[in-house]
Amino acid sequence: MKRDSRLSSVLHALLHMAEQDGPLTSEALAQCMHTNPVVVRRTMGLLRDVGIVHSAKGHTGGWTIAADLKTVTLRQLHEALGEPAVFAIGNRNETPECLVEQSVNSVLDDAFSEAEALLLRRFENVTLADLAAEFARRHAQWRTERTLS
Amino acid sequence: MKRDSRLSSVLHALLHMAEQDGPLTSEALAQCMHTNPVVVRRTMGLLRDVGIVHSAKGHTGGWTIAADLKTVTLRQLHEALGEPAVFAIGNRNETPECLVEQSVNSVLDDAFSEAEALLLRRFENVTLADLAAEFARRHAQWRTERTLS
DNA sequence: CGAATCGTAATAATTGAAGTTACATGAAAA
DNA sequence: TTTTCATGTAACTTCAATTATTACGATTCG
Repeated sequence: MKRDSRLSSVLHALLHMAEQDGPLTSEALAQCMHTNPVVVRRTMGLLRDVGIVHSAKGHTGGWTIAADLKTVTLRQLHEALGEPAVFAIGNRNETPECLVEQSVNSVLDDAFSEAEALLLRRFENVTLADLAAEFARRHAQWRTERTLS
Repeated sequence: MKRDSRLSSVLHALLHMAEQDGPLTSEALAQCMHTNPVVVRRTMGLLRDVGIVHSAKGHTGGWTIAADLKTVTLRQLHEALGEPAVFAIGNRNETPECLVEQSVNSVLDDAFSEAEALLLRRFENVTLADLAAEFARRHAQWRTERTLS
């Protein structure tokens, strides 16, 4: 299966939008993410549906952040994207007749549920502001290194 | 992408093999798993490579368990299958130039690593014997329910 | 008006798992 | 020894899901 990289993508886009005042066009976002403007619109559209970003048509149009960076969590973004399946491994058949297979599913489901819950808790505790801070840290570091060399 | 259900599949197969003395053919395993004998050989072959099962050709041939159920963990099976990717979500680009994207990757990777570590620890603590016990429990339960009705 | 921009439907490309076909190899049975 | 049954494996097809592309409509600003 191909991996779903939309969460990673929208985070990248949102951080670029946060660094900039004024809207960014789908075209501009697509270029910095090495993808296609239509893909950007499709994905960002899901965030607009829940009020995280705003889009405007026409001249001077484009995408802007419509929420406080401190209040938007990765969990919310994951939900806005439709809560895509987290795992690439899973049961062969979700509703088997066979008691053996039911036992296997039950044990595996327990393990997967626990891991997914942990991941979502982590997602709840990371905001866009945290990510922006992480970027600022790396940016400062990079400037230091550049000066030293 | 399609989900990788091989771990689920081999567990199902191994438990059926444990319930039975004497070898089971790929054909028989394929039937009870609603799949194809070649797929069974391909997948079980990986377990044979690490000594968990044994295969024999010709008349009276087939697949048998070659290890103590108490010593085989889900983790070992996952490894025998080549440690397939656990997550269906991931970064768009694993080695980005862009500092923004590096920051995003770093934060997401942390979360994914933690969740994967938890899952693998869980896998370490479940043996085939545990699964067989879970099946026995369900089987007994099912017999009780059938008698009562 | 007209150029820029989003909105969206329809379709193709891509990727990786699973399924299928075909045939070689080896072992037990007749 | 010949036949039959089973695995071993390569090559290819199918399938499912994400991502990319094309095309065109709708809106807004200059």
